[in-house]
Amino acid sequence: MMEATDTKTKLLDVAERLFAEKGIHAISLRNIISEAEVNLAAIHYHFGSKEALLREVFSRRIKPVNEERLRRLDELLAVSGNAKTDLAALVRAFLEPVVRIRFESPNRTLIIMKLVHQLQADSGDLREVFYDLVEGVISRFMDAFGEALPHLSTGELFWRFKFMLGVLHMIMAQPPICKPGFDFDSVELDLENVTNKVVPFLVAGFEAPATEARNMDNGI
Amino acid sequence: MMEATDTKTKLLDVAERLFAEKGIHAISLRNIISEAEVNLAAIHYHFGSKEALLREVFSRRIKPVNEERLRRLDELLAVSGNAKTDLAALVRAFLEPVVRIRFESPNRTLIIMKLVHQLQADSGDLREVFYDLVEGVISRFMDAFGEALPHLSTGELFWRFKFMLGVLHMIMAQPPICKPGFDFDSVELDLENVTNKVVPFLVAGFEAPATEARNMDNGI
DNA sequence: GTTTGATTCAAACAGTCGTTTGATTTATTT
DNA sequence: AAATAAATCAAACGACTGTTTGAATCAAAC
Repeated sequence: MMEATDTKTKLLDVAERLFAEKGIHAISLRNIISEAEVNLAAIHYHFGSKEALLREVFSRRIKPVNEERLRRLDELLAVSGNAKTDLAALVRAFLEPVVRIRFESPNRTLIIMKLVHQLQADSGDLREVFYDLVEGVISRFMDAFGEALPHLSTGELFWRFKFMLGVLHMIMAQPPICKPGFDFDSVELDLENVTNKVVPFLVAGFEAPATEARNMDNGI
Repeated sequence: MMEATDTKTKLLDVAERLFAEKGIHAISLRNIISEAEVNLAAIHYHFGSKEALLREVFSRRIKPVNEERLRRLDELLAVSGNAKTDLAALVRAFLEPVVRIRFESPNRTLIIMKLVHQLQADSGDLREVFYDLVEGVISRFMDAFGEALPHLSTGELFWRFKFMLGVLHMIMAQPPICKPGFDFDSVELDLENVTNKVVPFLVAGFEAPATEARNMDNGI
């Protein structure tokens, strides 16, 4: 039966590269098949539609990352037992699996960030692809952070967690945040270095005293 | 001579709304002219091209914000004189003019964030629009932060400033960061409230001791 | 060796895109 | 009122989009 998965993965690879290079909307099926040197109909034969190809391109890269995050969270919780989980370790478990690929695989980074950005740039159905992939991770880590930071109200915790997502976003974002040549992004680049910079920053932020203690209403 | 600027601003308004609602790439010129109830050629007559329309849509909203940020920075520097500028005030001067529109004008927020996202989702020429608008602001604030935080190396400062950009990004990002219904974004919504949450978080992060002490400057 | 199913192929489908044209209407100036 | 410039209009341009079709090619099973 099936044997020529060659064409299928060749399409995934080429599509991934082109999406990362030029942006998703800038790439047509004909761009892909011409670089992959296959027939136009092959995409619909193997995937069914352009959107289905998109889904596979993205989930192929994002799934394993989040699996690793959950695995590390489980490890942490198992070690800490009933004691309070170490906040810095929690932050690292959430960030490192993602940040690592920033320095190990620029291609994978690009394709993931393209999805994140496109996800909010459009109002398309790409959202579901992403939601399905990160929903479980977010909610499980939120719980863990809540227990590690009992001095924070739920609302405060939500915001600070959100802030962390933004910080992570900036680490993953590609160099040209600012004008090319403006050496804002040409700074140190390795996992350990960046981790050592971001973890203290975030831990300090998380542990900062809560501003409000205004009423008994829990604030959510 | 010119009098019927009516059509021109009507095009800007409709384009802005549609871009914000559906995403830039999802909107065609024909979508715009049909809602604006003008002729198709009007866009090329008044703007020259679709891209030129885009530029005007965005710069109309972003320019005044950054002008206010610079104005507030000047005020701060004038007040502090030779003394060290207050870090929290610096953070607020950078954030508040942006965060305010998040709560005052959802439309303006959406269109700005669409640009930010599209900017990185594509590899298009939209980048220049944004670069030109934020370049001066970033570099002037970077200098001010550097003087307010002399214990940080340049690299450390770069990163922490970047982290702040990410945090701001998350404040501005529209609700559905997570799956709709997952009440992650339905938290408190007013300028003062959010400012009171984000400023302590960031100040704590900025003031956290630097990890590295590898060169002659021995950190703290 | 023929049959069967999976894969590839060239060609066309109907639609939409941004842009241009040239005539027509509207407003301002002389 | 005539002349001039600004603005709007319907209609078409060529190029490109994702998708479909039906025949050609290939591999393995009988």
